[in-house]
Amino acid sequence: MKLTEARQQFISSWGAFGTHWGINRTMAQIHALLLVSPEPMTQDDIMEELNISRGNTNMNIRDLINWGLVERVILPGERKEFFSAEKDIWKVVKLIVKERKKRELDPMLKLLDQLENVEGDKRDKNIKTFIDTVSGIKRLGKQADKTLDVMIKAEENWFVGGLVKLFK
Amino acid sequence: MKLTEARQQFISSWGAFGTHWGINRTMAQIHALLLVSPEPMTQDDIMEELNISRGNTNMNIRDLINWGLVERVILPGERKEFFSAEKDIWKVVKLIVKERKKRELDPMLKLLDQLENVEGDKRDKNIKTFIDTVSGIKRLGKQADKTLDVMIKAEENWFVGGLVKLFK
DNA sequence: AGTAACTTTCAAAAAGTTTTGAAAATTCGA
DNA sequence: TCGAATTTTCAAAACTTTTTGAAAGTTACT
Repeated sequence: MKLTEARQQFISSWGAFGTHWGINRTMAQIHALLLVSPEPMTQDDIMEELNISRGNTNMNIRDLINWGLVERVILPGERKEFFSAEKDIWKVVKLIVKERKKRELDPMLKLLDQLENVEGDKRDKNIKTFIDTVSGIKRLGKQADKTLDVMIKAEENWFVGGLVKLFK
Repeated sequence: MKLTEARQQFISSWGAFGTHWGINRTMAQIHALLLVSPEPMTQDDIMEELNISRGNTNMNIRDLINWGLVERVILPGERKEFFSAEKDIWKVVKLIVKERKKRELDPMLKLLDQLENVEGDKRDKNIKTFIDTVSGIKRLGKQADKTLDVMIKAEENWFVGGLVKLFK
């Protein structure tokens, strides 16, 4: 397979993949493009390569910067801004996990704490099922929360090397 | 907080939560409703409680059944079908992981295998960056794949007791 | 300060996804 | 076998999200 074709495949698949992971298609495609580009790119480079509008490009670059996945690079002697993506995939994964944890898991756990305090007689089947369900989710959620916190601080080795222990 | 209000909150939040996880709002709401209902429910019960149309209810129940999260229950002497959700949250998590791994991770790894074989001189910066990126993602993806396979077979204890140690 | 290069915003349009509801298909009891 | 009850399907409508592009805003060079 030729590089041009492979790059296109990668970008388009990464885009489709992204949509299943709370990252919109264009954002994921820009990210993919920057991941496989050795040099930083300008907005215009990106617009041209992906055939997307200026506004769209701008907004999605901004989102990528907010997620910490992309950074602005100022090249000496250049008027335009350049952008480049974090290339270390383990760091990328951790940034995504961190961001989604903050946006989704943390608020959910807060809500579950409140819902657990529903009033009523626990011998009522409806109350009991409700509390049991909420508590069960909360228990697992808290565990996931801790595990992810450890992960966010961990080195890649701990993920790749540590798994051996699991098979013992 | 009263049960009725708490149930509504739970259902609506679970629905919003679901949309971030590749599960559509209604599907997640039906799931939430069944999770907090001690008894199996009919389609009509669900339609009424969530104020959704017959077709929508039917399609989403079917999806939930395909994911393995809900099962059809035939009650003796009843003409209608009843539905009930898997209540063990650890099993629920494993079912979701299993399904998403099959739909998303597995195909992505297959694609990366192909893309790694791009032709060209590896001293070309573009080729090198492309291969390095793809290989890096593949490496981590394969690792995640293995870890998730272990998880899918594991008991809840493994997660609660063991996984954290992995990272320490 | 003026101006050209560049970046950001945002209302409207397009695209994508979900929901509806009525019609078709199926099931089951008499 | 018939027909009422129930489930399934799917085209069109409603809704949601993303994208566009032109205008407004900013920056930095002369």
